[in-house]
Amino acid sequence: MGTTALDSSSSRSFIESPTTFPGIVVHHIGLVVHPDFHIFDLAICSAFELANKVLAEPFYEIGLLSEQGRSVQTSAGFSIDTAPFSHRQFDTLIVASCNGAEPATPALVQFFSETMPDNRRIGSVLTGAYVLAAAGLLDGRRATIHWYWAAEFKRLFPKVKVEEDRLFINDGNIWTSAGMSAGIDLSIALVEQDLGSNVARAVTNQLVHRRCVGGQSQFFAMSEIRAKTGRIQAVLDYAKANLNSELSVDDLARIARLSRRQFTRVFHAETGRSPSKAIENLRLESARLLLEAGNGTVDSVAKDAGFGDRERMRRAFLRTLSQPPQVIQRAFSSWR
DNA sequence: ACTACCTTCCGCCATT
DNA sequence: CAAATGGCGGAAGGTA
Repeated sequence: MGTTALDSSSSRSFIESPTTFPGIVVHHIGLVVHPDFHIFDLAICSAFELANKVLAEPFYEIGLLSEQGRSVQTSAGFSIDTAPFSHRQFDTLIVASCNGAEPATPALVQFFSETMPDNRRIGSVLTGAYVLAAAGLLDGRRATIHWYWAAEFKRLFPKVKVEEDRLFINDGNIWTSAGMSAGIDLSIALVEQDLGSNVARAVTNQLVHRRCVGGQSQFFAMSEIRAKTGRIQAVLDYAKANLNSELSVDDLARIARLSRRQFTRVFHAETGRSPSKAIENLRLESARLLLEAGNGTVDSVAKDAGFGDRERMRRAFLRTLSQPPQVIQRAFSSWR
């Protein structure tokens, strides 16, 4: 496979001379990066690369773009070659995120507001959403972003319907994703839209396999959240140790020795989400790990993770991950 | 799909 | 006075 994100010579060539192969139309994917962009975002290229492998055809071509079109420094310190913005048509443009503050430079914003009609799809990873929002592309649309930036994002862009508990959201031809690893889920969803669920599943299997070998959790870092004060941390610790019990807001408030009102207020301030959403995320994380480990049936996992019954767990999975539990179970059982 | 019921969230304001 | 806290109640959303 000659076309990877790191291969700048090929990304340059596809921009200058569109490629065609007999019988297929090549889909050009542009990953828009900026100085100090988060290097993990390069991983989303893998979904497209693996889709090509599954098809045994160069269905996607991937290129890195930037404002200067030169070498751009990554969050990891080293630099990587990119091509300059161009107004040729892309199938899909995706804005990378960066470490912290918003990456929305005037040139980037202008590029997106001008090229918007030319692209079939536009996406963002994490804080890349700032660029789309600043270009007005998200006005009136549903979008997601990591909870850490959600409050500021909502204040800056009140017209955007932010749903912060989703891994990724698709509204029309705009796709936003909530975290770095959620960018991978996003890219798999894009592949699924183009090539169907069979190809997407094959891609997922390979990605998941690699990630497990690398020892990374592919999940939401809810279980890693540290509250700022002891009493909220105590609640998180208690919840993690007692996921299979009720855990109503009143229960949790009692553990924190606060009134229900003050508890929800402080909890939200320290963790960025409401108590019931946080509990749901912990349960999802736990359920997903159990399913991945092949540790029981969907029924028993639902019980162990505290969902009560499998129907409730299924709804929670669909709400937050856009996938039913069975998909995860199947994806992992195929190579176990 | 519809409904009746329940829980949670959160702005507002009073109290400590 | 400022900051933390608690109660109320409507809206939203989840459950059965």
